[in-house]
Amino acid sequence: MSTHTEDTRRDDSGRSLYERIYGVVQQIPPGRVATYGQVATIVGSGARTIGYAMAALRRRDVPWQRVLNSEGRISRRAHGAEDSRQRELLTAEGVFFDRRGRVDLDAVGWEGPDMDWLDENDCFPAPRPATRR
DNA sequence: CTTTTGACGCGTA
DNA sequence: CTACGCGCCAAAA
Repeated sequence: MSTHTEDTRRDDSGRSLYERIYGVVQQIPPGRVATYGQVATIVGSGARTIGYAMAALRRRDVPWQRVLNSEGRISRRAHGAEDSRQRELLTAEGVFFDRRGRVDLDAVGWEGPDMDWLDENDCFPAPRPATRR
Protein backbone atom coordinates (compact mmCIF):
# COMPACT_ATOMS: atom_id res chain seq x y z
CA MET A 1 0.00 0.00 0.00
CA SER A 2 1.43 3.31 -0.93
CA THR A 3 0.68 5.55 1.97
CA HIS A 4 2.92 8.25 3.25
CA THR A 5 1.48 8.93 6.67
CA GLU A 6 2.26 5.63 8.33
CA ASP A 7 5.08 5.05 10.74
CA THR A 8 8.27 4.95 8.77
CA ARG A 9 10.88 5.21 11.50
CA ARG A 10 12.57 1.85 11.44
CA ASP A 11 15.80 0.56 12.78
CA ASP A 12 18.08 -1.88 11.02
CA SER A 13 15.84 -4.80 11.90
CA GLY A 14 12.79 -3.07 10.47
CA ARG A 15 11.08 -2.26 13.73
CA SER A 16 9.56 1.04 14.64
CA LEU A 17 10.60 2.76 17.84
CA TYR A 18 7.37 1.79 19.55
CA GLU A 19 7.85 -1.84 18.61
CA ARG A 20 11.31 -1.73 20.11
CA ILE A 21 9.87 -0.23 23.28
CA TYR A 22 7.28 -2.98 23.50
CA GLY A 23 10.04 -5.51 23.03
CA VAL A 24 11.86 -4.17 26.06
CA VAL A 25 8.75 -4.05 28.23
CA GLN A 26 8.11 -7.68 27.38
CA GLN A 27 11.39 -8.54 29.08
CA ILE A 28 10.23 -7.27 32.47
CA PRO A 29 9.43 -10.33 34.57
CA PRO A 30 6.28 -10.65 36.69
CA GLY A 31 6.65 -9.13 40.13
CA ARG A 32 9.24 -6.62 38.98
CA VAL A 33 8.85 -3.08 37.67
CA ALA A 34 10.78 -0.75 35.40
CA THR A 35 10.55 3.03 35.12
CA TYR A 36 9.78 5.09 32.03
CA GLY A 37 13.22 6.63 32.26
CA GLN A 38 14.88 3.26 32.51
CA VAL A 39 13.14 1.91 29.42
CA ALA A 40 13.96 5.17 27.65
CA THR A 41 17.65 4.79 28.35
CA ILE A 42 17.53 1.21 27.12
CA VAL A 43 15.99 2.07 23.76
CA GLY A 44 17.77 5.39 23.48
CA SER A 45 14.87 7.80 23.55
CA GLY A 46 13.26 10.28 25.91
CA ALA A 47 11.23 9.17 28.91
CA ARG A 48 8.00 10.73 27.70
CA THR A 49 8.18 8.72 24.53
CA ILE A 50 7.74 5.60 26.62
CA GLY A 51 4.54 7.02 28.03
CA TYR A 52 3.28 7.77 24.53
CA ALA A 53 4.04 4.26 23.45
CA MET A 54 2.19 2.82 26.44
CA ALA A 55 -0.79 5.04 25.76
CA ALA A 56 -0.84 3.95 22.14
CA LEU A 57 -0.51 0.29 23.04
CA ARG A 58 -3.13 -1.97 21.56
CA ARG A 59 -1.37 -5.30 21.85
CA ARG A 60 -2.16 -7.59 24.74
CA ASP A 61 1.19 -9.36 24.96
CA VAL A 62 2.96 -6.42 26.56
CA PRO A 63 2.97 -6.14 30.38
CA TRP A 64 2.46 -2.39 30.40
CA GLN A 65 1.45 -2.46 34.07
CA ARG A 66 5.09 -3.05 35.02
CA VAL A 67 6.17 0.41 33.92
CA LEU A 68 5.98 3.03 36.67
CA ASN A 69 7.37 6.51 37.05
CA SER A 70 10.62 7.39 38.77
CA GLU A 71 8.87 7.78 42.12
CA GLY A 72 7.69 4.21 41.96
CA ARG A 73 4.14 5.36 41.42
CA ILE A 74 1.46 4.73 38.84
CA SER A 75 1.45 7.70 36.52
CA ARG A 76 -1.79 9.60 36.17
CA ARG A 77 -3.67 9.45 32.93
CA ALA A 78 -4.78 12.39 30.86
CA HIS A 79 -8.08 12.46 32.66
CA GLY A 80 -6.22 12.97 35.94
CA ALA A 81 -6.78 9.71 37.72
CA GLU A 82 -4.65 6.64 38.22
CA ASP A 83 -5.51 3.44 36.44
CA SER A 84 -6.89 1.17 39.15
CA ARG A 85 -6.42 -1.79 36.85
CA GLN A 86 -2.69 -1.24 36.79
CA ARG A 87 -2.52 -1.46 40.54
CA GLU A 88 -4.70 -4.56 40.57
CA LEU A 89 -2.53 -6.32 38.06
CA LEU A 90 0.65 -5.51 39.95
CA THR A 91 -0.83 -6.47 43.29
CA ALA A 92 -1.90 -9.75 41.75
CA GLU A 93 1.70 -10.50 40.83
CA GLY A 94 2.97 -9.63 44.28
CA VAL A 95 4.04 -6.02 43.95
CA PHE A 96 3.34 -4.18 47.19
CA PHE A 97 2.24 -0.55 47.31
CA ASP A 98 2.85 1.42 50.48
CA ARG A 99 0.44 3.87 52.01
CA ARG A 100 1.65 6.64 49.73
CA GLY A 101 0.93 4.53 46.71
CA ARG A 102 4.55 3.76 45.96
CA VAL A 103 6.39 0.54 45.35
CA ASP A 104 9.85 -0.09 46.76
CA LEU A 105 12.03 0.29 43.70
CA ASP A 106 15.03 -0.96 45.64
CA ALA A 107 13.17 -4.20 46.20
CA VAL A 108 11.20 -4.77 42.99
CA GLY A 109 13.05 -2.58 40.49
CA TRP A 110 14.07 -4.51 37.38
CA GLU A 111 17.78 -4.79 36.66
CA GLY A 112 17.20 -4.66 32.90
CA PRO A 113 17.94 -7.13 30.10
CA ASP A 114 21.21 -9.02 30.12
CA MET A 115 24.07 -7.88 27.93
CA ASP A 116 23.40 -10.44 25.21
CA TRP A 117 19.83 -9.29 24.80
CA LEU A 118 20.86 -5.66 24.74
CA ASP A 119 23.42 -6.43 22.11
CA GLU A 120 21.10 -8.43 19.90
CA ASN A 121 18.42 -5.78 20.09
CA ASP A 122 20.56 -2.70 19.63
CA CYS A 123 19.79 -1.46 23.11
CA PHE A 124 21.81 0.13 25.88
CA PRO A 125 22.37 -0.74 29.54
CA ALA A 126 20.50 1.34 32.09
CA PRO A 127 20.92 1.71 35.84
CA ARG A 128 18.51 -0.25 38.00
CA PRO A 129 15.78 2.05 39.30
CA ALA A 130 16.36 3.10 42.89
CA THR A 131 14.41 4.92 45.53
CA ARG A 132 15.38 8.58 45.56
CA ARG A 133 15.74 10.75 48.54
C1' DC B 1 3.69 22.04 6.12
C1' DT B 2 2.50 23.58 11.54
C1' DT B 3 0.41 22.96 16.06
C1' DT B 4 -1.06 20.42 19.83
C1' DT B 5 -0.75 16.93 23.03
C1' DG B 6 0.86 14.09 26.47
C1' DA B 7 1.04 6.87 31.21
C1' DC B 8 8.19 11.54 32.08
C1' DG B 9 12.41 13.21 34.69
C1' DC B 10 15.07 16.22 37.10
C1' DG B 11 16.77 20.47 38.89
C1' DT B 12 15.27 24.42 41.77
C1' DA B 13 12.76 27.15 45.03
C1' DC C 1 6.32 17.67 51.36
C1' DT C 2 4.36 20.92 46.96
C1' DA C 3 5.06 23.82 42.72
C1' DC C 4 7.04 25.18 38.55
C1' DG C 5 10.04 25.18 34.43
C1' DC C 6 11.94 23.06 30.65
C1' DG C 7 14.11 19.49 27.76
C1' DC C 8 12.53 15.71 25.30
C1' DC C 9 9.88 13.96 20.79
C1' DA C 10 6.59 10.82 18.22
C1' DA C 11 1.95 10.91 16.56
C1' DA C 12 -2.24 12.74 15.37
C1' DA C 13 -4.93 16.58 13.94
